Amino acid sequence: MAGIDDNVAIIGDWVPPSPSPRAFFSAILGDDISSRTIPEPSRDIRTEGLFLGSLEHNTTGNTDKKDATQTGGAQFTELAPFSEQKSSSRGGLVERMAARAGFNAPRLNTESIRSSDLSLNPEIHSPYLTIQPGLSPTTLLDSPVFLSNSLAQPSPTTGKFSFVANVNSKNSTVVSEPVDRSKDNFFEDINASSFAFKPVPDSGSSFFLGATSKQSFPSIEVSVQSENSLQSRGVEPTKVQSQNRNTLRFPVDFSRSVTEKDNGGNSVMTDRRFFDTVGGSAENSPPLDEQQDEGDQIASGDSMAGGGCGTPSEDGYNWRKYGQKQVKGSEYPRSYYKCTHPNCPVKKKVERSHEGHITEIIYKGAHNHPKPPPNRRAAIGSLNPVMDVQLDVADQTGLQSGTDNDPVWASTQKGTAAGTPDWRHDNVEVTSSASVGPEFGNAASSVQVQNGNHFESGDAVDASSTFSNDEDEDDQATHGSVGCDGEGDESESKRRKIETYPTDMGGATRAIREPRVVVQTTSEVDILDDGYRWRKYGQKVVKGNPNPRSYYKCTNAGCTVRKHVERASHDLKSVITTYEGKHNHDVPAARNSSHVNSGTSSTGTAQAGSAVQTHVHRPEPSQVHNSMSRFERSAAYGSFSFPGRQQLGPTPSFSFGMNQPGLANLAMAGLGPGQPRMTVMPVHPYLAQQCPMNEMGFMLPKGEPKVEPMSEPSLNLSNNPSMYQQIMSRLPLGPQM
DNA sequence: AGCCTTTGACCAGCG
DNA sequence: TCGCTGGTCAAAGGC
Repeated sequence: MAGIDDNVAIIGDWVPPSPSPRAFFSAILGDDISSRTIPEPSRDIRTEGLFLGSLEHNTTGNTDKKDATQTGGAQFTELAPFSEQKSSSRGGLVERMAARAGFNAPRLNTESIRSSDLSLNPEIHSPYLTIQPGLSPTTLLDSPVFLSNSLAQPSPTTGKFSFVANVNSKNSTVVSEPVDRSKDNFFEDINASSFAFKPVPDSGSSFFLGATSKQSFPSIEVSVQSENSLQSRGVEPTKVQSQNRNTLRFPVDFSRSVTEKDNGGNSVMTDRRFFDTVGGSAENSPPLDEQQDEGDQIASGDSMAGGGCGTPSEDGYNWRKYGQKQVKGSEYPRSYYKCTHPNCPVKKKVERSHEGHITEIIYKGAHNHPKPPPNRRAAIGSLNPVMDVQLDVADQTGLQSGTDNDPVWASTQKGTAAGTPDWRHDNVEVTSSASVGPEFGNAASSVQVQNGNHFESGDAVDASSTFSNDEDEDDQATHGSVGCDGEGDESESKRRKIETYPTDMGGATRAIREPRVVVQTTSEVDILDDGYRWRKYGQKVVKGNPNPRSYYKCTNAGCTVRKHVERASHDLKSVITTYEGKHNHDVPAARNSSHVNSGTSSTGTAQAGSAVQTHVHRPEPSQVHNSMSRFERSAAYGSFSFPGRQQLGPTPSFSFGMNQPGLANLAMAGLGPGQPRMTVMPVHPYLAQQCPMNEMGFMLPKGEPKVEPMSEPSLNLSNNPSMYQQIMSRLPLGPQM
């Protein structure tokens, strides 16, 4: 309810869509608006209620099951109080919200919008566009009509559509309101926050995109029944259990939902289309990050359910399946996924029926990064950290997680209304239904509450970074981590900003790459045994080298580092290892335990414990001091170590801390007399891409001062931190590193 | 070129 | 110590 105020404020932010999107919606809504621009009361309310309508539908769907066909007067009746409330609450709450969120949303005279203006002025169709659950905004985004506009204007498709503030306010409301309210408001909020196309009054219960829309989006058709069905079938918020503080659990049974729909007399085909649409859109279109943020989980499930594609990437994140198991007690096999993001420790378990329907999704961990930008919308995509911000809101409001009735959970419920867990609650395991609902509201809330500047700046990267930072902080708090991740993200955050510098990067739009370091050794060095644990995820024979190249990822959770190793074609004794990514953790304890006593012990300053190695983060321009300070501190304390193999055996090895801004965190072990020659070549990730490898397999960055290879065989780095520093001193510490 | 999935094997925790 | 179980690894092949 209070959200109305925010909506009002949001309306103020609404920019009349350009003719293109207008035409789009006009086409979509077709008769609904274009041919029915009658200033009838119900129409006005509908217009305003495009956003409220969902709430209404929820109400009907969850309470008295009012016939969805009551789109006219019934809606008006229900909406009227909102209008009144809006009027009455307008002002105070807005200011309070603005003050709390630090976001000064311009107030708007809603009277000019909600009444005749919307109906009479085709320029201003209601900003409260509600995409019914399952209607992937991505689809809209894919519309050539919307694409350009969405990039600049606040719109649901861009994630800039700030009507979400409503959700935000609702979140706040939830906080203050009795928990029992959550049951009904759960979906209410979902819908209220949802971005949906205007329902057709006389279509009964059907939300649709109209014939025109069907032409453009043949697969898009969502019925209100579908929504209601989905809502009703969902696990009630009150049933949500905080099972533990490690995972988010999302039992999903789409087949069931379909069945219920069928039983409900609703068109199974519609449901089918609903799921197919979601999945298909998600499958065919890059996730609309923020917009799908909440719904993407569902989308994922839907996608899998509908298409059985088994690619749980529709939630906006990229996952790698690393295992599948038939778990006892589970009817269906369980698949294990890891988020492929370098820094992300998130995993999820997906149980899928034989038909491909998701029966359960269990999330574990928290994403410490925004969703990867969709291929087609690299810049916009970064607006996704919606739920992270949303949790920020929760934090700001003092929400705490842990109980079923916990406001945070309620908020999370909202956030997860679409099935997306709030990753920030890394320690929360909750069970929710795979309810379907766009998360726009959340996105909006995040925008407003978190910092409108993020979006206003249009710098999605920065926004993402900021979010990541926030999340990291939160993550650290929940995990009690020492800050590696957080710092890493912070570093990355800054790095991203840095990398957008056209001078250095040759283009702000260039893809973000981790710094790359090429290392060559000339011996049978077991380069894999560099102190860290690697998981081989691929092997390939690359062009120009008959020797297969093995691809490895650091197995440490949250570690970004990847490397590929191959023998030099010209010298089988030369092992060329290319590291890419930043290293945010210590050498695994097993190895640490040994080198702690060796490499660091010689310094006499080794800290007790296994975690003596401190990787220094990439000394980004804005961070060089800190990083170097850390490095210096580490060196002084002997805290950076050389994962020496000498304790483990004669085989020399060396390792890199991949936080290496200029290899600042380089950790080298076992390189002593007679040790394999090693060449370290820091290469800017971008340059690395551009520069061909020379015959030696080194990456020769153009325009960068060539770093003399550290090939002195006499160097005994294992026990000489200063040597490490020497190496570091030779390495360029450019902004790119 | 890089990443993914598949799938049997392996590992660790627990009773 | 053994078996069970959930979770993960990793080789191979595919996209």
